[in-house]
Amino acid sequence: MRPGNPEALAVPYDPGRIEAARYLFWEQHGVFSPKATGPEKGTGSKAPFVIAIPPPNVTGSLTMGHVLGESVRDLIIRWARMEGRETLYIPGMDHAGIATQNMVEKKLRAEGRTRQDLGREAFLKEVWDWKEQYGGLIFKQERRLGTTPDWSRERFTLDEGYSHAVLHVFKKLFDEGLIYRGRYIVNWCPRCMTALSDEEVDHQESQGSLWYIRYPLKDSDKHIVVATTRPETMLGDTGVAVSPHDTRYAKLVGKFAVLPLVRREIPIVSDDMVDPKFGTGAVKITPAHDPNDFETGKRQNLPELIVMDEAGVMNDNAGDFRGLDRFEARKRIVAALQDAGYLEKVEPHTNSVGHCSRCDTIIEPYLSWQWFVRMAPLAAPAIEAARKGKVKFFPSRWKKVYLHWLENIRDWCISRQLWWGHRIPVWYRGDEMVVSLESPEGEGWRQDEDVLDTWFSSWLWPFATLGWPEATPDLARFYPNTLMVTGSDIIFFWVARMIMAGYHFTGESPFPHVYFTSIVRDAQGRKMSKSLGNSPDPLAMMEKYGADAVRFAMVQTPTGADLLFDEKRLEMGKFFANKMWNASKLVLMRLGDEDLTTVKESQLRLTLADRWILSRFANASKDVTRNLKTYRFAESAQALYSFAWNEYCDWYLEMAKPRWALADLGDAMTAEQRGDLRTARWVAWKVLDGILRLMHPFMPHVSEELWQAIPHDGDTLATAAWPKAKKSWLDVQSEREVEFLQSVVNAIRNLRVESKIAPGRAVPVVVRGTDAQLDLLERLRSQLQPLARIETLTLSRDGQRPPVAASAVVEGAEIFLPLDGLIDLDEERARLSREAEKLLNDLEGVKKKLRNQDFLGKAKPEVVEKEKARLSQLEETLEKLKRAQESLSVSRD
RNA sequence: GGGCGAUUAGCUCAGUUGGUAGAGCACUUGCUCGACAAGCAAGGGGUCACUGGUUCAAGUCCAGUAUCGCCCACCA
Repeated sequence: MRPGNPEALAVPYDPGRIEAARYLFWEQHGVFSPKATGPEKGTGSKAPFVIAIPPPNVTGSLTMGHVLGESVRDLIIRWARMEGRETLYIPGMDHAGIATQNMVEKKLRAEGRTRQDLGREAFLKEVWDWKEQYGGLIFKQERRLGTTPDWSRERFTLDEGYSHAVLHVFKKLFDEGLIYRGRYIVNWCPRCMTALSDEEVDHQESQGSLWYIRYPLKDSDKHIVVATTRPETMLGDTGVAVSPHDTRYAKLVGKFAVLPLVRREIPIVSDDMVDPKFGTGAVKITPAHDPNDFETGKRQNLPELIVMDEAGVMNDNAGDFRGLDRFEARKRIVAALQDAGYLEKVEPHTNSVGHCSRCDTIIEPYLSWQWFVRMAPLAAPAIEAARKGKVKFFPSRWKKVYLHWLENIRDWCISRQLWWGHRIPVWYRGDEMVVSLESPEGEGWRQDEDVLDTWFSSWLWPFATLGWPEATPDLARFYPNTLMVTGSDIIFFWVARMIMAGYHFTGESPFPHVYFTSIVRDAQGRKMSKSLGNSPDPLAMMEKYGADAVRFAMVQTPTGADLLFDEKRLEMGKFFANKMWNASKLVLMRLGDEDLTTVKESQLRLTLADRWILSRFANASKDVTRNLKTYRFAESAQALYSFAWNEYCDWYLEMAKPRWALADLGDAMTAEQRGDLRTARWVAWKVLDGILRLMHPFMPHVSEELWQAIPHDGDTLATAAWPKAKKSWLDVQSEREVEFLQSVVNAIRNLRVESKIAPGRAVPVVVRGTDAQLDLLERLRSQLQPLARIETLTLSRDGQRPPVAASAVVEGAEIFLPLDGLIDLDEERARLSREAEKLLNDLEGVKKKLRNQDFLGKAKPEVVEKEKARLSQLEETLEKLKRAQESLSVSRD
């Protein structure tokens, strides 16, 4: 046992002062790395507990969103550690292909250079340098939060071993026929100049136009009118389609139209893709610039004519419009059509337009050679896993979202026209193509220029971080992980794909549970974004309130909805920490120098107050733990907070003070008094110790600091045992009795204030009640008096009611403050009337219920009993209030 | 066009099996009584969005409406 250290708490609570030092302290004690304590694998309560961080972008810096996720992950990891589990929190970063490349290119641009100037190799060196210099800033910031990842196991999606896993997976899927190369329309960002997956496109509603354009018919003075939202692509039209069921156009099928402006003849075809009710029922077909048209073109054997380059600039096929940006081209083409009389009309039209999720540029459907993963076979086991509950989501409604996506999954475009990333392990020589992790033997092989989608590496995260595909000890011990905590915004990007990869490559789900955190928004409900500047700086928040306060506030988020961040929330945690700081200081001052760890419970002289707080503590620790188990963090924190503050601090510490004061007697203490003192010390210490343990996962720094200051066993609270609710401490009787005491004290306090008695003035109190009540109050006399500032407490079974007194009724017991001359009789009468009126209201409600035969017959018996008891309680109270009123009237006369 | 979520005190949010509405902040009043003014004590404040249904009983279950938000969808 280590003695307490009162000096440590002599100064006011200052989070900034203690937090940094505590982090180093934990590192010195090696609490971050897993310690083998139980079986190697399995899901038992002693199996290793493993969480992998959702790897932040190497370019990233800490946002409130990260803070939320990290607070939750570390909360659970710390709790599991205290439960005696071997814990591993795996840190790491994502190379974040597009985001990082954009950032470095931006820096180059500022220096007047481009990546093309440098060439691939030199550019990559720039990025690596940049990564060395600025990358990982987020982890420097994160340490401030006090999280406990095992830094020695930090991984990067582009490190050597991880890269090997990625390329290995590419080859394996290729060999299995699940990866293929094809020429299709993909989502293309003309600014990033790369293909994107469907998930990397954000659709936004926008107010556009629907242009109706006349296409003259060949050898005729008639025309067919097509409607389009994208007139600039008409230069690439290679057909016009109508519905086979549309009689209006039936005789035109097989004929030709002449494309305005370029005078190219294109066939009119019939195709089921056309909805006769939309627009004019005739659709221009641009196979190279629209995914629908691409399919139609294939069916109808129409040529694919590309009129735009990869930067969204019109190319040679665009004739006079060559060299124009796509939007400028749109304006010019519309104007030209209008001038030549081809434009019939323009209607306003809202449609949703795809934007690059990285740079917000409007996506261009672009025909190109790309690599794809065939997803349906991978999705099947992931679907089954969720259906059978092998993967559970919290909140559970995400299951539906997940299943809907997987059941309608489309192939995944994984090639990116970038340099920063895993280069596709495919080699070409003439018509030959080899998929290989090594450069093939012989001359003239050229490697595919593209790299893989970043998510094609992160979907392996739960096992590739542990050394897969090698059969490493870590993999054997820590896979599958125990829990995934992440934002619901990446459920498709990442979570679903990890589960698919888990099943395909390891034969099992990478984790049994997924907990989705809220999305953090600003007070007006807007998403946090750099451009809006509405994201609070987490470091500034931690500076101002302390990391503990930030953690405490962030984990108490709604689990269903988004979190509207309000800085005010942070105060609660800071105030709570401060409260516990001062409470600990008080307890520590009164503990004396006795070694409390050797005290046996059987030697104690437990009073009612002691039994009560121990019982309440047992209940509280049960609540805190149960709510952690079900990921109800707000409830868990709340249970801790209200127990510690409203029960331990507000009541127990006050009730213990009289016994602590026995210490002043010194040698004059009797043996019994000595026992009372020791008991009051032990209980206060024991419960405080328990509170600090429960507090630790939420507020690690301050709890550790306080725990170190009070007498304790062991090196660090971080590895101290989690409190178990002791059955022997549960004591319903004591809880009921103290509740009565509290009601009496509250009633007296209320009377004091209502009667405008000076706070410092002690008052006489008379209580009339049952033997049991009076007996109880007699036992609690020494605690009751200071709590309610009582001068003399008279307990009387049949005694006279004081003639002039303020009075209240608590559970049938009458409480009087006999203050002749001090209280205003009129006020007191008015107060009693108001009180009685309230009761009468309640009484009516109860009576009505009890007159209802259906209620008496159908409600559960215990509910009926409760109502009946309440009725008599109310009647009795009312009766006594009336008597009090009467006696006041009498005394006046 | 589908799906999901939200709607409870002035603000941010709890409210686990249906059974007398809660917290923090804000507000009112009073407190330098040796832990704590980042505090203590006592208070005020809610027709639980609306309508209907189930039930003895609905913030809680069901249906619909409204408003806000999110996600998905090949809406020329």
